[in-house]
Amino acid sequence: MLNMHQKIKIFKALGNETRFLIFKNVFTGGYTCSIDKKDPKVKVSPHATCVSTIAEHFEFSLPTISKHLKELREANIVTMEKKGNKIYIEPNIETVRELGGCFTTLVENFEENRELFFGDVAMS
Amino acid sequence: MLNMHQKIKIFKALGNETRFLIFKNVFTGGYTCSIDKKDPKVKVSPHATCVSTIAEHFEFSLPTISKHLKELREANIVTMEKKGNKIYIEPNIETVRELGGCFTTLVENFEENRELFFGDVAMS
DNA sequence: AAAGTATTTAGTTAAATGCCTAATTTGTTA
DNA sequence: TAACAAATTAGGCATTTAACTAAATACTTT
Repeated sequence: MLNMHQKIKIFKALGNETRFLIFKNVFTGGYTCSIDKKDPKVKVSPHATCVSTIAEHFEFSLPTISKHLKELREANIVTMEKKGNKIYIEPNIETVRELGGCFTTLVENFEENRELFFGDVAMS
Repeated sequence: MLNMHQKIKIFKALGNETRFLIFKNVFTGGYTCSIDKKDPKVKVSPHATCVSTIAEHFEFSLPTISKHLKELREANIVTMEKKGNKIYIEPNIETVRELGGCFTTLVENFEENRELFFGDVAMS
């Protein structure tokens, strides 16, 4: 279960446009890893990409992107695994699923409390 | 539908411990509005509370809390309605439900793509 | 209308964030 | 082993954030 500080860390990570876009594209497979096209031996998931490939999609310097990735990893919403020279970034679906569940629970509990208080009718 | 910048605004709002706690307690009814106990004529939902009541739960000054609330309101995750002298803060369940839905969709799409790519088996 | 209550605005300050370039580390290839 | 490639660390700088106090605004009550 995600505790409060873990959640805050995730929100902080996603509350920046650059990190949000990285997160989005890592999850949806939006980054084609140009390095792997040259080197198809490396077996990675279709979502995997690496630091320099991500950086190609931004105007920012490589160290800046590297720092953003570190924050996404520390928030535990992506994983980073070193294979040889490169670091492969992949989405951490478990954390995102859990976070989604928190929102669902919050909404459900709210509805339930509202029904208990106001009776089983829509509030106006 | 929440666009990217609206989502980023929400994440930025929730990526601060004070605002996260305010949000949490506004949603779960964690703040008893001491003012309303003295003035029970005012009809508000069980979740409604007001700025000074929220501020009582923190060490921070009233203006600081006021500014945090402004940010939560601008992120559209709480509503603020003036009734006489006071401003009543309530959760905005619609926005939270929608955000939760985004996470659910993200996870579902991910699962689906994984199945399409790897076949209907768990990845190891 | 004067005093009181609730909240916001203004102006200041310290700390955090986000960016850069240069240098370093780690692993690969010629 | 020397050069190359991928990524991180270090150090510096500008902007933003989060806090404060004091002052202003907007209602309500006496």
